[in-house]
Amino acid sequence: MSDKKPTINDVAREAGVSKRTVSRVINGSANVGEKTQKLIQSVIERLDYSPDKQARGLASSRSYLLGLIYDNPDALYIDQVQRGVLEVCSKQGYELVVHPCQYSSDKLVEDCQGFIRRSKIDGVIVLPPVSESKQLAAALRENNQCYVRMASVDLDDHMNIVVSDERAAMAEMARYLVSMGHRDIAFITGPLSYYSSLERLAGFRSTLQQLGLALPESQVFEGQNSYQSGIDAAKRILSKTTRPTAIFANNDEMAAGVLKVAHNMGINVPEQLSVAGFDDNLLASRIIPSLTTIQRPVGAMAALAAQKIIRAIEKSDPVSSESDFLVKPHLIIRESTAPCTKS
Amino acid sequence: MSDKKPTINDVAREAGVSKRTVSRVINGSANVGEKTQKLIQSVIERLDYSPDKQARGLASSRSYLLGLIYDNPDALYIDQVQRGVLEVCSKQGYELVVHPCQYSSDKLVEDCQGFIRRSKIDGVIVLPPVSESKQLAAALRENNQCYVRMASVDLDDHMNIVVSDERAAMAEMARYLVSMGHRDIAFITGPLSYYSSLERLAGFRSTLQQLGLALPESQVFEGQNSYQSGIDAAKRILSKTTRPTAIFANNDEMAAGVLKVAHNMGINVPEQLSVAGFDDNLLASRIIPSLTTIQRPVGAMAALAAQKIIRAIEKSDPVSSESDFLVKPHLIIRESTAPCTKS
DNA sequence: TTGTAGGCGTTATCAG
DNA sequence: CTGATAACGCCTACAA
Repeated sequence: MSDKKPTINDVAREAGVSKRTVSRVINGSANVGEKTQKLIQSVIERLDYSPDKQARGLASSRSYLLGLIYDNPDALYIDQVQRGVLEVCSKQGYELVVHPCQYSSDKLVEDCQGFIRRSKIDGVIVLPPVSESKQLAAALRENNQCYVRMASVDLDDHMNIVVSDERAAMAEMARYLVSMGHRDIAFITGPLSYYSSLERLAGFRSTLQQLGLALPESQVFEGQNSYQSGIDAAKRILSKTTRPTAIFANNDEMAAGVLKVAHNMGINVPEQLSVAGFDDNLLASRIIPSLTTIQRPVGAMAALAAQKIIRAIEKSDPVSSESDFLVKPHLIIRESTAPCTKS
Repeated sequence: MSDKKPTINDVAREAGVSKRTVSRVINGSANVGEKTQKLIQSVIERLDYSPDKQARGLASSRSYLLGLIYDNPDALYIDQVQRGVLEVCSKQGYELVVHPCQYSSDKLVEDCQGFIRRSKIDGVIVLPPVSESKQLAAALRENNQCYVRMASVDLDDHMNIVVSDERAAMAEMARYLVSMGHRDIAFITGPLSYYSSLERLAGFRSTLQQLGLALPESQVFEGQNSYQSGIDAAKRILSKTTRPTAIFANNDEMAAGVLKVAHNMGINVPEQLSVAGFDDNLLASRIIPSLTTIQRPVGAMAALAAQKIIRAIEKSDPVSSESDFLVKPHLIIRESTAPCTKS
């Protein structure tokens, strides 16, 4: 093919101008004559020139690298995020560097900072639950690093966050279950140290109250968002003398655990018990019966986050409008829920 | 904290030597006096100095970036790979850049080359099915780029590949099903244009033959590795007048489809029909009944691939021993298979 | 509107 | 064994 990658010098020589002028064209500076502009543009095309990111970065102290920080067991979620981010960032000349980490580690902040520093990452997108860390956010801000958090609660400047309105989604879930006639509903939460868990619970409970119903504490069970914890909670719930007619679980993994326990106990879903989850992960549509759940527009959220971060990095429009930080999840009704048949 | 990141100059000045000598120490060159060595080492520690990757890259034309190229719908697989790779590469100072692509696109090669070129990726790990592309491999080799393919068939120099012995795994699967008394087994393959599909089929069939049994063409159905294609195949298989007593599906997604169809037709698994899959993805353990399947040591494979690639990049030991390119998957027995009850 | 010169932090060449 | 000095490819004051 070619001998070597062409440099800015090759372009300059070929076009009969100086590096500086070529540089101006590359970076879209206004102060270039129409003709020279066109000329250089054509030479660039002909030589198939593209600026060297490393050299560029060394000079301007940027890397054209975006980081993705997460500690999330849901691989499907991560995958959707990665694709969403890449869709936006690769077009803009950025690459995506992944960085799984440990949310509960006391070296979290240090670890993430190291990651950013070592590779001069231009900006990071932080996924839940890491995105809920106050310490990390504070450190990022303090060190003047660009970041966008993806979260379920509005806990930062709208410039630095993209949130899915899970309160609203849970309101929808509550209305749906009630409309199916369910009055006696058990709720398996995620870890109560997560904002997302509290938010979902609050959204559900307040809607129930609006409908003149209640979600007593005795019907709330804390889970850990894991399959096993779903099983544990389900056992406790279903072994009570009066069973609820419906169970909501904070994620699909736990809902799958509920289904398993119900199956083992010979309880038919959805005839005798309705079950709903949250996430719409791979499981949800494959499991039998398929799961009624909440789907978040994960890819869209990620793409939005990528846009915000690039905007921030390039400071072209530091003020992002308020309108583009909130996305709406929605209810997906499948086979695991049905009208309440209890007298 | 600090004012700015210390540079090699700071270290040199502080230690009273020249940049060059510091550079030697950093890169572990032998030609440095014992004392100067120690001295510089200590200064580096004290200043918490670490070399700037961009500058380093610019000078040595390396980026300390590893690429991950894939077009695989199984997010769990991707996630395991990423973690496996990172475990190795982050310790060695490399970061991981992800690059999903389209295997069937006619611009695949171009796209991947562009990715590598644009960011001066030092080496790439290619996942199936992209890893099966002859064109891509040829282009990579021709352009002298470091790469390691992860695959199920030994189709490259052992330096450039890590393969999981799926033929052996399928032999195990065949022996297991036969040992359970199954003689009439249906086989849903993956796309027959994939080596992996052919390999699994061949491993299964040849073992059956060794056991004096056969897998007639009439029992082989081509699927697309998707849930829907599993459903389609299962419908064809289960609507025949004489049903097989067991069905193997080329992956768990399709096996889930089989389970779904069986459920809808009122066929009990595993009492009336045994079902097995391949992958051990998230579904396998969650679905009811949980799935007998094959688990590959994906993380280990990925880690191995990372090691090989770094070794190749740093050319410290260009010849990797033959022994470390093969990994062994193994059978996981769960609830979806049982002894054959047919007369 | 365009060009000159110096710098970003390393590595590499070649003397001493 | 060590040290000036020139790349590496691009950006950016500062001039012209």
